[in-house]
Amino acid sequence: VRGVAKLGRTFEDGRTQMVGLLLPSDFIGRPGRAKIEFDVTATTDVTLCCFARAPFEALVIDTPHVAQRLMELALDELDAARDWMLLLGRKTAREKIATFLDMLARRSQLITPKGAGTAPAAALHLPMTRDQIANYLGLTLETVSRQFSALKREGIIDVPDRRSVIVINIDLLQNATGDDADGGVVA
Amino acid sequence: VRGVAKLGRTFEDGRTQMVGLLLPSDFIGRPGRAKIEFDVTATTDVTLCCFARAPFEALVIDTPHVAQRLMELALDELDAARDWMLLLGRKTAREKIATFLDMLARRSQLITPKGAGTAPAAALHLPMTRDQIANYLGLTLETVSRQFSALKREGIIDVPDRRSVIVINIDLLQNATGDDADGGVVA
DNA sequence: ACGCATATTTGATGCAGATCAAAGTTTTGA
DNA sequence: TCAAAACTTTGATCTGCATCAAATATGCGT
Repeated sequence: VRGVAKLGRTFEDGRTQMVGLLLPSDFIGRPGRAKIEFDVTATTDVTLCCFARAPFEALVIDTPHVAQRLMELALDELDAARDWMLLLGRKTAREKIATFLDMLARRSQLITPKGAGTAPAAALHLPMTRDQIANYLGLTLETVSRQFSALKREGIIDVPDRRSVIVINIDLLQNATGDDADGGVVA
Repeated sequence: VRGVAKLGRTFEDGRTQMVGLLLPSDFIGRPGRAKIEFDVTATTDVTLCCFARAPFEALVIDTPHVAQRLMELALDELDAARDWMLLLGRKTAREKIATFLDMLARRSQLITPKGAGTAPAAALHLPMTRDQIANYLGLTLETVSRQFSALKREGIIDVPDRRSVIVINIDLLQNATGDDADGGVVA
C-alpha cells in the first residue's frame, strides 16, 4: 500500500542481484504457491495489505475480473523483467546508469507532470543507496559512483547531495542509454 | 504448438539479447495489446496456433478459468525471467554455461525419464548454435566455445559433435553453476 | 558541537571476457 | 565429389569493470 521494497536474491558467496522493485499496488507472492523464492527487503517504511491465502484463492477462482487483472499485472512485470534482462546482459556501465536515471526521470515526470513543462533540470530523488543501485544494475558501488561522476563532469547531470540528481541535459542522457531513439515505429 | 522460437531484441548497433525461449504451449502476445515489443524468431520449423484478437479477448473476459490459467503461465514466466536476470547480472561465464547445460539436462530428463535411472552420461541435444547460446547468456560466441572446451578438458562434459553434449559428471557441473547446493529448504 | 558509523568518492591494479584474427570443421549444394 | 558457405575452435591482445585500498563527506546520537 505504501513504501518501497526490493525483490532480490543472494548467493552463498555474498553476491546479490535485485530482480524487481515493489511499489505500492504491486503484489508479493502468488495464488497456489506457498513460498516465493526471492528475498523481499523493505527499503523504506512499508505498509502492507495482507490476504489470507485460502479465501484469496477462492476469490481469484470465483471472480473473473480479479484473475484478469492479476494477469495484466503479471504480464506488465514480465515485460519490465525482460527489459531489465536486456540491460543486464548487454549494456555497458554507462548505459546502465543512464537508463536508470532516465527511468527515474520519466517516472517522476508522471508523478509531477505539472512541474515545469518539458521539465528542464528536473531534480530526482534517489530512492536507494549507491550500493543498492549497483545491485539493481548488476554493477559494483564503485562503478556506479564513477559513472555518476563522469556524467557530472560532462555536464549531463548534477549531484547536489547523495540522494538527489538533477538532469541538466535529458537529450544527452537519453543518448547515453543506448536505446533506440525512435519511438519504436517499424514497417 | 510445435517447434522452438526465441524472443529477443536487437540494438541499433547490432548487439542482441535473447529474453526468452518459446516452447510448445507458450503464448506470444497478450490480450489488450496490439503489438509486442520484442522480436520473435523461429529457430526450428514452427507450427503456430492463432486466435483472432477480439474473440479471444472476449473469451478471456467471459471464462474465469482462462484468465486464471494465463495468469499462472505469466507468473511462471516471470519467475523464469527473474532467475535469468540473476544469471545475466551476477554469474561468471563458466557459471552461465554450467547453468545452461544443467537446465537442459534437467529438462531432457523430464522428457525422457525412462532413459537410464539417475541418467549418468546423458546426451543432450543443443537446440541452438554457439552464437545463439551466447546471445541467450549475455556472452560472445568465442567465450561460449572456450567454456565448453574448458569443461571438456576437465572431464565434466564431452562434446561429440557441435549439436550434442554428454554430461559426464553432473555433480561437478552443478557445482559450477554457482547456485545453492541445497534444495532451498530454509527455517 | 563532537565523534562515531555509514555512505561516497577517488585512485591503483588485476583479470574476465570482449575483440581481432586466423585456422580448422561440418554442412550444403551443384 | 568438390567447393563454397556456415559454424566452431583456438590464439593474441585489449579494455571495462571488479577488486583492493584509502581518503573524504554526511548524518546521527549524545
